[in-house]
Amino acid sequence: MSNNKSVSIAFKRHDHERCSDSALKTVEDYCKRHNLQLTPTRRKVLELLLEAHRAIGAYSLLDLLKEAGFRSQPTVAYRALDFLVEHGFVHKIQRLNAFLACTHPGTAHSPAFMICRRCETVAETNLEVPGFNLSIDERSLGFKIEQTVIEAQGLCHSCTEMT
Amino acid sequence: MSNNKSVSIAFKRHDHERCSDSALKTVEDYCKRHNLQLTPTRRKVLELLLEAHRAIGAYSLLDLLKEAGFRSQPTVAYRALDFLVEHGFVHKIQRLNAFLACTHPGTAHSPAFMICRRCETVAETNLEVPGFNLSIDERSLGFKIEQTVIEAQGLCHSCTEMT
DNA sequence: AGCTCTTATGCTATAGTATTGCAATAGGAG
DNA sequence: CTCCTATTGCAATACTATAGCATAAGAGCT
Repeated sequence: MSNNKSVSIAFKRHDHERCSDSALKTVEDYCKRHNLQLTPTRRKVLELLLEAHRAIGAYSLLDLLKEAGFRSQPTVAYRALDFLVEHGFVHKIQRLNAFLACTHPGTAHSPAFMICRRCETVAETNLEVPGFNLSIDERSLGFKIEQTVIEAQGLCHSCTEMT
Repeated sequence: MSNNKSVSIAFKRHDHERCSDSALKTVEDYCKRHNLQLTPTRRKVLELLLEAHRAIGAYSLLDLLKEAGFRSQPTVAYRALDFLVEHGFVHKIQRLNAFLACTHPGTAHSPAFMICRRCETVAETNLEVPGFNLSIDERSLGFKIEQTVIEAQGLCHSCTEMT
């Protein structure tokens, strides 16, 4: 309340503009170091997701791109998102068919998400043990885990209070 | 190989017809006890999923329903699936936008899935602790978990061997 | 049985999400 | 400066899911 740049997001209050800038810089550096092309469209999509600071569907994103003067065919958004997701700068939230900028890009991690069913806010968290409890089954059945999708749906603190 | 009713499925060999029959019976009993209507369409959808013993998309299911003489509008399949999913007889695999008959219906459980990216076989497994590791974050942030989606993607044993 | 409330179905249309294929272009390596 | 690869433009289409409203069937009650 005391600071208009500070918004209640992902269940925690923080300086949004700052975290957004920092994430963008991190991604830029990462791309330079790994010879990845952070092209204008890709960069813009990432910026839009960072600014929104919530999960956005591909077609909403497309509208935002259009407003910003970019082409607005679905492929434009999906191709940018493919790139960003592939390199871990953005995560796809399966439950919402939507995309969320990673809160700590460039770091290897296996994220888990908490999704409020009322306000649709999504918080990214991390499991200490990548591959979690499945390791037992994995071994016994010879299944090699490459990627995990972990999404918890429920009610965030604010929405719980609103009864 | 020694038994034509035994197929390699869900990474394990087992008598498929038998497990399918048993699951169907369990669901029938459960519905009777809980006054749920296992109508012809719902029953058929469940049977189809049990027989297939793999995750099937709604529209493929619709084709199968059509072949069996049922109506083939999307709503037919989706409504049956809604019912089956709501009562835990079928699970939705988000990653594949597909549906899988539960291997132990009628039992309260929070399932996790292993999905082979090559053959698309899906195995259901269970976590000992419902709500898994998120409990820490849940408490600290006041997030109340109601449901979790846990899907691991990777390579099953057979597909690993095929290089 | 007859009534009525609730649940399920039939039907049509439409909304929402994502991919394919091919031609054109730009950026990087040698 | 040329070749090669990655990216973009563009059009079409495939795939997934829901809305809305009318009709019919089932469950419980009298």
